Amino acid sequence: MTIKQVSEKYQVSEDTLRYYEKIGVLRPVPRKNGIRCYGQRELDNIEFVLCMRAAGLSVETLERYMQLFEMGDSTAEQRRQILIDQRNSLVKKLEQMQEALKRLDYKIDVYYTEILDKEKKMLRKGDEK
Amino acid sequence: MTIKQVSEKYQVSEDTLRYYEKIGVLRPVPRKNGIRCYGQRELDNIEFVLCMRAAGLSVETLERYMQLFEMGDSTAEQRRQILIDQRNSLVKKLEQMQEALKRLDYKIDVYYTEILDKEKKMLRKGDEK
DNA sequence: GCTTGACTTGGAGTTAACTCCAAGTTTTAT
DNA sequence: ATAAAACTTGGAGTTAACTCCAAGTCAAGC
Repeated sequence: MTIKQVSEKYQVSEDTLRYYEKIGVLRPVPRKNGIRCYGQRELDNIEFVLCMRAAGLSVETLERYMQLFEMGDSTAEQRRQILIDQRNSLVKKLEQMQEALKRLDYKIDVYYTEILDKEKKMLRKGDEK
Repeated sequence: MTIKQVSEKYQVSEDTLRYYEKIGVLRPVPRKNGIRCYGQRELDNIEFVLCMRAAGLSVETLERYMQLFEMGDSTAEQRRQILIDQRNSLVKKLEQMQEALKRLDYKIDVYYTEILDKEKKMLRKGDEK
């Protein structure tokens, strides 16, 4: 798979894919004549990275994780700890977002009744004339 | 309440509070001798803004919302629409984050069993000798 | 064999959201 | 009344995460 196809498949710019590779968030992609050929292993990894990015994990965190990964099995415990830390802050963020959602829903509802009320008043005004 | 107290109460920098006021995310705060005095109305607003920011709403969106607010009742419908749009993208983000959480949990579990396995192997090796 | 178009690289530029700074004013404690 | 502490302003600087660009390579169609 070429970079262009990957870019389209995952809705991510080619620049970003190259950027992630350059800084080590993605492992070096195999080339043919210097051109990147993405295989299943690469695609799986990209999917994971994009999922984590969408959830708000920093590029730097993913970088650190991948560095440990490159260093081999002995870093498994540290990698696991990173995942646990990220999991915890993800849960916290989820709670904050649910709180925000609640507030938004409430406000939307207040607007709804406000606007309805105003319309009613307008109607009555229409009657008076 | 002074800016410093607000800053401590909500864990937000004084600079950020001034910044939000400068760009119009917060209404102009009443002054005494040029010094900001935050009242309940201001605090409520700050809490709302911080909650929305924590949930990922952009400063620009909040700015736009406040501009409409300043323009009076006739903009209620537009403001409501902003809230609805933000609500929807919030829900989408929540789903993405839940997906990421699932993946993280899975990976953490995989690491756990991997590490356990390795420890068991190490023990056996110890036996062999 | 030459042009077209997709690809490569390193590096500069952009954007959002702060964050810091310098220079000045005001309030408070001595 | 003066030194220190806390505040003010406008504007410059920083950071993360891209995003764009120039200059060059390479295979494919005419």
